[in-house]
Amino acid sequence: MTDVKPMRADARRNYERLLAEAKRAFTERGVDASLEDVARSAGVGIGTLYRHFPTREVLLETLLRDRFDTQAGKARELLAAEDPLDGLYTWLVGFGTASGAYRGLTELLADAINDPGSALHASCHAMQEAASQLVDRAKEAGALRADVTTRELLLLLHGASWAGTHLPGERGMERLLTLVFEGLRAS
Amino acid sequence: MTDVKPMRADARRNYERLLAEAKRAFTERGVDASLEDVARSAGVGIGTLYRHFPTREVLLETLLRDRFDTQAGKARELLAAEDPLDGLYTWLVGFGTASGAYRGLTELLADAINDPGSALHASCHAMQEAASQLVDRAKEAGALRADVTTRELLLLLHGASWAGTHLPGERGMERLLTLVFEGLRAS
DNA sequence: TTACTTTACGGAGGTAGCCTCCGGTTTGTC
DNA sequence: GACAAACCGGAGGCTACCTCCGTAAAGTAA
Repeated sequence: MTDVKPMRADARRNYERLLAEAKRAFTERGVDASLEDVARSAGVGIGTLYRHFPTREVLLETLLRDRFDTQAGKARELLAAEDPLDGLYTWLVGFGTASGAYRGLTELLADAINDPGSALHASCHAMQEAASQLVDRAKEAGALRADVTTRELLLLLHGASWAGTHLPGERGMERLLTLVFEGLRAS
Repeated sequence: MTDVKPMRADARRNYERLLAEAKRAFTERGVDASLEDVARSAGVGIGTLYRHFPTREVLLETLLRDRFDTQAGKARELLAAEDPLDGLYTWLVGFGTASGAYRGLTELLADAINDPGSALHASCHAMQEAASQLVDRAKEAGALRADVTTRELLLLLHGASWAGTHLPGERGMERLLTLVFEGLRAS
């Protein structure tokens, strides 16, 4: 199916250097980090960066794909957790952490869900699917309010994650998510 | 105390034109709208804009002050509401709406709370004070979880407001806030 | 090795936005 | 009408985005 031609040696080298530097830059400066800086510190021309990664989204998506795949796998595991609500909660914390990896990322992800053209859209959609099953299971067990949709829940998660990054201390997101979550129990 | 000299006629005219155009631009394009565009459409040089409003924050703060003052007044009124929880809720919805006036504003406000150097800091602080009294009243009435701080509540509000703006439809913020809020009742 | 093709590189260059600085103009006043 | 104070405007230096294409390096076959 997808028989990808192996990259030329120099191309592969540059590709990997760019990814490494991009990761550093996004971590330190947030998702708006200068791409020219990334290229510079990778010892590569700006044109090379844009050839490998036509848009900032593509670059981000490449960096995040592994993380997202892991997260999707976790959802499958947690479907077997004894307590459906705990399982869902655990997963949400994991996803919240992932979506807060770089400053400003939460925003991009929230937008990507609504924009099929975004390079991040597929990943987001996959996450939503994964969450959906956990949500349904929690509802069926009567542990979660029945009138909350997965979309709303994920938005609340994003909101908490976003708010957490605007809190000086760390672990803010988890506290906020707990507050929200305890309130969503079925009563 | 503050004896402000009256502005020269041309200065006052430009000042007001700039405010009007800035409001339009922020509404249409969000808080990152180009200031050069604002100056252009106000028929004024970019230097004039920067003289009147040294930073984007100052410009925003000027535009928002009225709204914020109104909101603070509402808090005082709502301290007399019959149901403390309803009063708090009503106020939060109002504040959430105000902080969603321009795309991207929620983010600026959330940061301004932690940055005393920001031109928006004073307004934010005033809001926090106003909220604090409503929160205390609701707690004393035993209607609100006692372990939630005003800061956390405002962050959750900001989170809901933020998430609401990333929802295609309107009125998203209110729905999200309701979900959060119902969960914070004292049980 | 060499000669040749394919793939990839890199940075100049055009666009746009930020912000500062200062020569020149307008306003208010006496 | 003349003068000082207040104010205007945009050129200019900076950074970042993204595209385009002449040049260089890697792979391949003889």
